[in-house]
Amino acid sequence: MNLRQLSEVLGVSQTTISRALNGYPEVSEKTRQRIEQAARKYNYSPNRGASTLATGRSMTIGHVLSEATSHELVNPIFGDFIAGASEVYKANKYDMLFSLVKNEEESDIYNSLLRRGVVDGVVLQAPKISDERIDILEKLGIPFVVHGRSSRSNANYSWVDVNNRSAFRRATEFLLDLGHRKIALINGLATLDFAQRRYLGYCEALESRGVAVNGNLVKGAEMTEVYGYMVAKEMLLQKSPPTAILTASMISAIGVRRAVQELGLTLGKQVSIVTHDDELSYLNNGQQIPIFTATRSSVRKAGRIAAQMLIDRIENPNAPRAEMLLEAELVLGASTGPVQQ
Amino acid sequence: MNLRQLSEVLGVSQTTISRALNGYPEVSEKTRQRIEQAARKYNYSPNRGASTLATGRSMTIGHVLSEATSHELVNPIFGDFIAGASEVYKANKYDMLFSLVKNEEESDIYNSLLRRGVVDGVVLQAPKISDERIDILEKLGIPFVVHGRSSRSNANYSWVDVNNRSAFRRATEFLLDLGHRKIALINGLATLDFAQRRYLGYCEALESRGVAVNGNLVKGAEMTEVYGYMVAKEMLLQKSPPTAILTASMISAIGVRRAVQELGLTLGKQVSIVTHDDELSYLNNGQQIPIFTATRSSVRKAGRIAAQMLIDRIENPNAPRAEMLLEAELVLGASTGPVQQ
DNA sequence: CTAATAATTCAAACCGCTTTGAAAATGGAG
DNA sequence: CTCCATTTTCAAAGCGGTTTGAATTATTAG
Repeated sequence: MNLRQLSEVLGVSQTTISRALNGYPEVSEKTRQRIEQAARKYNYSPNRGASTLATGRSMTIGHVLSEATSHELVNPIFGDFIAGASEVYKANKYDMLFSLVKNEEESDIYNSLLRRGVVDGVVLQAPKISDERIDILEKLGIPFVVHGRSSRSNANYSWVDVNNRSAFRRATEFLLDLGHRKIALINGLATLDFAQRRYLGYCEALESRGVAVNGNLVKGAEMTEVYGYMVAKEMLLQKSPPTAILTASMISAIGVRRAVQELGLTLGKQVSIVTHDDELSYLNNGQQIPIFTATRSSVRKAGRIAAQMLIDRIENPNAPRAEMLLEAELVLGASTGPVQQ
Repeated sequence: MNLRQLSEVLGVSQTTISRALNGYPEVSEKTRQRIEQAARKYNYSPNRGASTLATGRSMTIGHVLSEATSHELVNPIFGDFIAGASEVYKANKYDMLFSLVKNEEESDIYNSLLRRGVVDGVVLQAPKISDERIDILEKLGIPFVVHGRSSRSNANYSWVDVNNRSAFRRATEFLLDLGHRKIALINGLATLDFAQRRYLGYCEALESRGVAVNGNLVKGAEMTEVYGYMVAKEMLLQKSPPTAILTASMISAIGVRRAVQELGLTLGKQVSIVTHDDELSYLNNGQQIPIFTATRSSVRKAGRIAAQMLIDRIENPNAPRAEMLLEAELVLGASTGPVQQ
């Protein structure tokens, strides 16, 4: 059933139907009722291609996820972020388009999505400290929102981010308060902006207490279980091992835990762990007492906020850019304790 | 730059350009070269809405993920499955549309996607033992492929699935060979088809050795870390605890491991674990020696296969339906050992 | 009851591409 | 050189909506 057929059935012009369905005021309430009823009855919905063509709006938002060409890694927080965004899109009648690209194709994909009129806007994830994608999007003039920030970019973009720096400063201070002095940081990839901010927060806390940053205790790489395990094991076998470890995600924290236990050590005793917890739905951080002491911030919530920001931007292009800095909570769990003598 | 403008610049009709770019034979090679060059130069790509309208094909494939209304859970294997599918879509110039829906909205969404001409086909994930979605899709006449199967459906659909039954039969037999008799199964949600098949494989193995299935040692629920932990702990504290545990995913296996260690037991000694391993990119099962003995099958590969099947179906609607049963490997890891006296 | 105004409805243009059926250009044979 | 067959190119008709400007109908005022 298309618009013409429906108009014939109803004996009403296509214009009137379109207006009735899209909520324009030029249609009497009575007529609108009749039309909406008929649309339901005959199972009519406007064809997407046609309305995209007519309005110039695709009612679709693009999420581009890049994976390093060498190791095919899917960002573990991706699913939950997407889920949050998706809720908002649905409520606003947008669809979500997803592209997975190799790093080297990233610049093309935005251009292509925009040029073909496939999306009305784009969400950028996992920005690097200096990220050319932001400049590309800025230049293309496509509405976009960044999940995270890019420290070296001076473009004027909208973003949602967790206050990674203060979260990791607080976490580090917390460990210092417990008497720890050899605190390791097992971070995300060093090129990523959030990893850098966490590192800064970590350094700030240490320095404010006069503890020197030890390069042997700082590592950054992809946030996988195995990586967490390997790095932790290596560090714990050093001649002067850390008594506490900060981790960038629950996934790597689980790897760290494995290393700790394999060495016959106990969490919260010989080794304390504080992790960042994105509140992934399949990795709930325990019940009453969290497994890990953690800096916590829901990535799903971030997804919702990013989506809403982007929609606002699309529908109101002249509005000033928006920023949202989410503070992470520091929740106490079973993985930390005072340093052992 | 649109088609008309490009045709004016080139002094060639729009028809010729369209044909040249879409690889029709009615254009001389020389003209085609010239046109392709100009398209690149002027940064022209055909508008998606327009070509969708003209061809009736959206060149988009839908993935619908449903989450239980009560607990907002994102399937942890989702990301990697999608990543696999995405590779194939890209190679075939399809885009991927993603919808997250509440269970009760599931039937509507397919209807809506199809009616509006938003997608050309759909991939169905995590089918239940008896799944109305399959019947809905069948009735709608939209091309679709199922990741998994639905035992009670007699619809004639295409699918890719892991041989869950034989995988879990082999895993159980392996544990029996090691002398285990009290073998627990911590399964996925009992309504899901794959969980049922795994259960059947488990029962077959036990019964073939004359071991009775003990209802206290079989549980099914969402595959989260916490759930794995809780169930394992409860079972291990029973008066007659299991000496081996089969788990539905790495995520729950990690929870089980936590329970085992918290009780002061050792993996591969007092308790053995065999898990199913989807080869999630962020949860690699260790290096040289896998952490867990596992039935292994890449969900990313399944994504690739499902995507290719669907594209074949879309482009060749009369082709017979396709089926693909992937055999899981049984890989030996560090989490299993002979039963202790 | 008529004229002026407001509220509805309509016909037609347009969005940008694909594709058909016809026309023009090219090449080969006689 | 002409005629016919083959290539190549073209103009125009959709595809299914939205939106503009005009026409119609209903309402109110005088």
